[in-house]
Amino acid sequence: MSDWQKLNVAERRRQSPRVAVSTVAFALRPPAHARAHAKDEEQGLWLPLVRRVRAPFKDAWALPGGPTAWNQTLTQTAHATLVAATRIEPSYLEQLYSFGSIERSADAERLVTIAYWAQYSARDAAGTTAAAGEGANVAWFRADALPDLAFDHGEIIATALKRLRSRTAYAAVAHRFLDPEFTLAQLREVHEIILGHPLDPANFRRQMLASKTLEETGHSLAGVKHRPAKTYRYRPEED
Amino acid sequence: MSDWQKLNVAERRRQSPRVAVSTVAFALRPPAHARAHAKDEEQGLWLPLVRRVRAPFKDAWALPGGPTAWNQTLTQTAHATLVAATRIEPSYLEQLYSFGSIERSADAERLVTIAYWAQYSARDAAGTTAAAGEGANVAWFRADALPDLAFDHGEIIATALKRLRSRTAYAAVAHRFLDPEFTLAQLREVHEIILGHPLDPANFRRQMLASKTLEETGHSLAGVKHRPAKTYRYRPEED
DNA sequence: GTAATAGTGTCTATAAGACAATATATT
DNA sequence: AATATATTGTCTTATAGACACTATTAC
Repeated sequence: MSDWQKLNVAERRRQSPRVAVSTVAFALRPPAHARAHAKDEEQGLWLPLVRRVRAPFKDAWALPGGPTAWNQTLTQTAHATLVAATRIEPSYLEQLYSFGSIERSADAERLVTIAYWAQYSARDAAGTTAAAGEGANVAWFRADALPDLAFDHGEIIATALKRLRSRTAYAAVAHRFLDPEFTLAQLREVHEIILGHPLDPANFRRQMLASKTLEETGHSLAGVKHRPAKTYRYRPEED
Repeated sequence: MSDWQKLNVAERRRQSPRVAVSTVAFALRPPAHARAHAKDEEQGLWLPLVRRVRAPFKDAWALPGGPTAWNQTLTQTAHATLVAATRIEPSYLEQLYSFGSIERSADAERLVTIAYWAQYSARDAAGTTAAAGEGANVAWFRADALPDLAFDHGEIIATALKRLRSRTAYAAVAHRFLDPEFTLAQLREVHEIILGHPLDPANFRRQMLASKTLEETGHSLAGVKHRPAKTYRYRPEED
């Protein structure tokens, strides 16, 4: 029995809720060492989940995360718990929303979750091996085929997907899923995966180049049985 | 000495931070009963602050808010603490961002603030009188002339202003500062106050009407020494 | 050459912004 | 009539989308 459960109702009402940080971390595919089936090679929106080993929600899947630490900012905690779970460094991390729904059960402890969302680039996930800390308890799932989720983590993932899609519409987001050098076809494919519908290659190219955030590398991607594509890198706007 | 201060460092590290909710509540002018000087009649972005009566930051001004309550959602807590401070019902309330900076002092208790932003309509603030709970400890300030602020509330207000401005650019926000019926000139003036620069009346009118969110009331606003303006009301989009 | 994708050109529809012109109330 | 703001008209420019067309590689 935890300290919490020893308290009576009046005492609980004065108690501060527990504060946890959780992260929805998107990648275009699972990291190399986590690809078990042919399916796992398919591009899509994938994210890592951790299997819970204790109540509540024992055996359900939850977002990587953990309690706030005394000496870390919320962002640092999100980063540290994500890396601890997956052993991969994300290319982007941003606060999403805070969730504080009241648990239905009177026995449940009040929990406030500060959710973050993150992106992994192809390179981030490439060179990794299954390392200490990542055992059978971490697995990667497609965002459109999720298992039973703990707490309100389904709602959190839905919010993260919405944010990812709306950001893609007006900010440079997609390049963070790719290597530093990429073709416009690759970038377009990322947009198509995120938005869920095909885009016109000609118009997409013009819009991206008009944003002035892409810079030619001078290289092209040979080895294909058609005209090779020039590669670009992302350059943040200056003016 | 509080319970918190009795704990040693190792115990504190395991302790969950305190969770508070704070709200940045914008209005076009202070409520009627709080207008002391001629200046207070000027339109602008005004917001209520509460003077702190105890340490830390004793005598500094802070956002209305309070600790999370056991049996309330975060949004309910934001609403209740805001109404308790100002005695006025806001026309809008939405979560803004969560702030969890580490306090510099080792003695300070860790605090996580979940910030909300709110809007008061002209009508909300009109009929009120100074009521119980609102004494000399609540005062209204222009967003561009704030006093010394407690905690990181300056940063929170800056974030809220940014959000208000960016929302105004792509969503229907301004009408919530007005009465249910308003002219396009009034709506334009609100946009000008929020954005900080003048707008072309002709183009503004066309853009608002093109959004299909405004509906003619059939009335007009007589009593001015020129052509009277038709009034409109806000109608959320349906399709 | 054929296949396949990269990349360019062009046309249309829509929206934003500048600014001239007209309408309608009060005084 | 004079004045002041409401409202409409028109022109220019920028951008999105549809889609035809040309370019360059492997085979």
